[in-house]
Amino acid sequence: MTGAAARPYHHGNLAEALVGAALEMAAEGGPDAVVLREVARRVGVSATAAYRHFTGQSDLMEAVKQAAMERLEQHLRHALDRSEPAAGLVALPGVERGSAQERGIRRLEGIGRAYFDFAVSQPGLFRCFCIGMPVPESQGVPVREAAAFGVLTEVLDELVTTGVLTAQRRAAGVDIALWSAVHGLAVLCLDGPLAELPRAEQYGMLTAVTDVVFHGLAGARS
Amino acid sequence: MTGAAARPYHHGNLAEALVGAALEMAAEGGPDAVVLREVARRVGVSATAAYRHFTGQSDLMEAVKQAAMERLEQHLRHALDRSEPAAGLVALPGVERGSAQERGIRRLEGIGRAYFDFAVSQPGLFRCFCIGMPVPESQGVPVREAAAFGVLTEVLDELVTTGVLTAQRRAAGVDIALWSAVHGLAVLCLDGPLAELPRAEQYGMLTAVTDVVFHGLAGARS
DNA sequence: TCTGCTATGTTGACGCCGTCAACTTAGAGT
DNA sequence: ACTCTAAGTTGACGGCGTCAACATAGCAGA
Repeated sequence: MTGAAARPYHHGNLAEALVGAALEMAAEGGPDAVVLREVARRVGVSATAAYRHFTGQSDLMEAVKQAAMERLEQHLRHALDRSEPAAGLVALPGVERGSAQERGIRRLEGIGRAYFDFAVSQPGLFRCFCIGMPVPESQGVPVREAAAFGVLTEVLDELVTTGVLTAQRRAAGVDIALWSAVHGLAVLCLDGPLAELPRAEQYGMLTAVTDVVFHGLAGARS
Repeated sequence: MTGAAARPYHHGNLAEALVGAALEMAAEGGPDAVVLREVARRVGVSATAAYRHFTGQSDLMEAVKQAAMERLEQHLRHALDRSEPAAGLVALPGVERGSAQERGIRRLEGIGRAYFDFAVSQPGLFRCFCIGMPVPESQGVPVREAAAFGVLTEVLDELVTTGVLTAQRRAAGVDIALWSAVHGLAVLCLDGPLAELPRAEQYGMLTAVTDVVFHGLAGARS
């Protein structure tokens, strides 16, 4: 191995191609649709070829999960860049309009909305890193460092810098509260009691939820 | 059929036995562990016998989901009955100790905790009604009427009666905000970034989350 | 340049899965 | 007693994940 992983022996980055096809299938039909044999078929390769790059289908699935997570992160970062979402949002107590503080809060809200967007527009991918019995051999990668979580962390740290959030509260699980609420709503809207609600009303629920959480964020002592 | 579904022809309520075995397997290994052939094997019956009672494995799965949901409801109701959980909880603004109002809020908190309890103590069952690509033929039963949701509804209505919550806010999606937050946390703790956290710290997160939501509940206008 | 090694990919087989069609059996109703 | 049908069985099909054995291609050292 001379270090050139770009175009190996026969196919040309089979591993990447497999993950690509698998990702496509996951997007179409969720994690259960990632069928090793079919993935190989799409790439134009025999089923067992995959075993040269992955230990098995669960290993391939792990790579898909990872890739889906990266897509999510991209989506969040992109949303963050073209931030400053339109008005019509909740007015927050003690935060003056147009301030850096308000901007930070808007960014936080934007990230929540983007997370939700991803879930409803890419349900197949969303379901990939959502639930699933713990795979014994996947212990190596603690998902705690999940990339998408990093985005949330950054925005929250920003809020601490601009003084919207006390460092104390920041450390007390605000991130988790936020993520929990938005993630939970997403799940409820995909397969739960809210699945059959029209899209617009689902987004209404989203603002209701973030409304509650934001006010709780500002108001809760502890 | 004279109306006695109690002990039919050969086996004696095969359908029930199948769901029972399937539920057991789901509890052990999550929804993916519900393998029709194995279920039949455990009940001591040929695989295709199941087809006299269910249209297929997805239909059986639906029944398992339903049963798991009922377990959850039982769990919640039981927790509600022996309510009044110990103190040490968040003090709420404008609610005097020992009042009916406080009791109602404690019940609400208890229900959230019970929901979380169920998720972490029965992860296999929890995952059953959690996520999964929508099954086309399952349209008949809108999950909106999910039994477990009813329990939450009751407690919230109670809060409106005792005046803790305005009817207006009640209608604005409080239920969803609550369920979202607790459900989201549960998912995060089962497979997400919090999966490897010690149990005690996970419960700490739970109080952090309910803390935020409860204060948001009290404080949010709209 | 030739030789051979190893990474890469293929073939064929195994056992398990969900499902179907065809057959058998056992109770209920006349 | 006869029949009819619900309930359960057998055997088969194709698809799945995976394994062992085989084939090949490109690089390394002679």
